[in-house]
Amino acid sequence: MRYDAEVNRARIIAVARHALAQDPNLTLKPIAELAGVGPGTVYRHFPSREHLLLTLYTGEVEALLDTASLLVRHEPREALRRWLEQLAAHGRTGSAASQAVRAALQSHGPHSARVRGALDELLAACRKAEQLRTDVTSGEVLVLMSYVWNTCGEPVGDRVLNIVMDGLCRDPRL
Amino acid sequence: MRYDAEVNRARIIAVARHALAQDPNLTLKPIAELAGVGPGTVYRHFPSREHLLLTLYTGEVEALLDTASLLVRHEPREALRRWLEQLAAHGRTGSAASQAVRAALQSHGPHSARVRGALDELLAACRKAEQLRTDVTSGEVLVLMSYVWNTCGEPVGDRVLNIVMDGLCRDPRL
DNA sequence: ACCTGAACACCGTTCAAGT
DNA sequence: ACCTGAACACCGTTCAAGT
Repeated sequence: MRYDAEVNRARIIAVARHALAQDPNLTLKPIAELAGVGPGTVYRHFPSREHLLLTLYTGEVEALLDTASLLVRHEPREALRRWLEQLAAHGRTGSAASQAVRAALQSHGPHSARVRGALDELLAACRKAEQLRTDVTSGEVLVLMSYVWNTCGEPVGDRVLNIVMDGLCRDPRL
Repeated sequence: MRYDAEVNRARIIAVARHALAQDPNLTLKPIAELAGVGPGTVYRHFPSREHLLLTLYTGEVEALLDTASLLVRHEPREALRRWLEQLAAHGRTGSAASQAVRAALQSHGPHSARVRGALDELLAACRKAEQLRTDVTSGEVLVLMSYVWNTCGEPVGDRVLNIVMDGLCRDPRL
C-alpha cells in the first residue's frame, strides 16, 4: 500500500474513533471531512460504515469469544447468564461499539459464526450439566436476544433476561 | 379542508397502498411522483412515512386489539400463544403493513398503549387461570417479542416462540 | 497503478410563491 | 387561508482526473 494511503487510513481510524465516541450515529461524510480527506477516500478504505465500525471495535466482538474464563469461574448456567448480560450491556449503550457488535452478530458473516461458536460452548456446558433444554441452538438464542438492540431500560432488561433464562432452562427435570 | 387537498389526500392514499404492496420500502418521494403531486404535498398530509403507514394500515393494528374472540374460543394460554403467533406472522412478512404495526407498537404513542392494553387482558386471563408467571408485564412481553421484526425463518420463529412461552409460564406450580 | 474528491442520484424537510 | 413544489441540506456511491 502506498505511503500516503497508509497515513490516510490511520488518520481516518483515529479521527473516527474520537468522533464516534461523542456522536455514535455520525456518518462517513463528516468523518471524512474531520480527517481532511474526500468521502471517496474513506469509502475506498472501508466499503461501508459497517466495515469501519468492525475495524474500530474488533476488540469488543473478540471479548464475546472468551467463554472459557466464564466457565472456569462459574457453573454453566451462571456463565451463560453472565454472557447474555454482557451482550445486553452492549445493547444498552447504543454506542458505536454496540452498533459494531450488532452488525457482527446479525450479518451472517465470519464474525457471526465465531460468536455463535462461543455461545455453543456455553450451551454445550449447560446441556452437559443438564441445566438447559435440549432443543435450543445458539442461533435461536441470538434471535431471542434481539431485544437488547432496541430497548434501553435496565430494570426491564433484567426482568426480560430472567424470562429468557427460564425459557432456555425449561425442562421437566429442572 | 379544501376540495383539491381532499382529492390529493385520497389519491396519495390510493397510490401509496398500491405501490407499497409491490415495494414495502418505497419512500415518500417516489410515492409523491406516482400520485402526481410535489413531495411537500405528501409531507403536509402525512408528517412522516410512519404517519402514512399508520393511516394505510390501521386495520392491521386494530386486529391486534381483538383479544375477546381469542379468549372465548381458547383457554387463556392457548389464546396468548395465538396472539403472539399473529404478531410473529406480521413480522415475517416485512410488508409495509408489518412496518406499520412495528411502528405502532414501538413508538410509545396511543396505538402502543392500546395494544399493551389488549395484551394485558390476555395476561390477566392467564394469571387468573394460574398459567402465567406472576411478575411479567405486557410491556416486557412486547420487548421480548422484538425478534419478530428482525428475522424471517418460520421454523426458527416457531422454536423461539416455544422458548418465550415456556419462559412466560415458568412457575414452580406449573 | 493507485489514490482522490468533485459530481451524481438519492433522501427528508422547508418556506416563498402561488390560488 | 391554505396548498404547493422548487430549493435546500443532507446521505451513500462512483469514476474521471490526477500523482
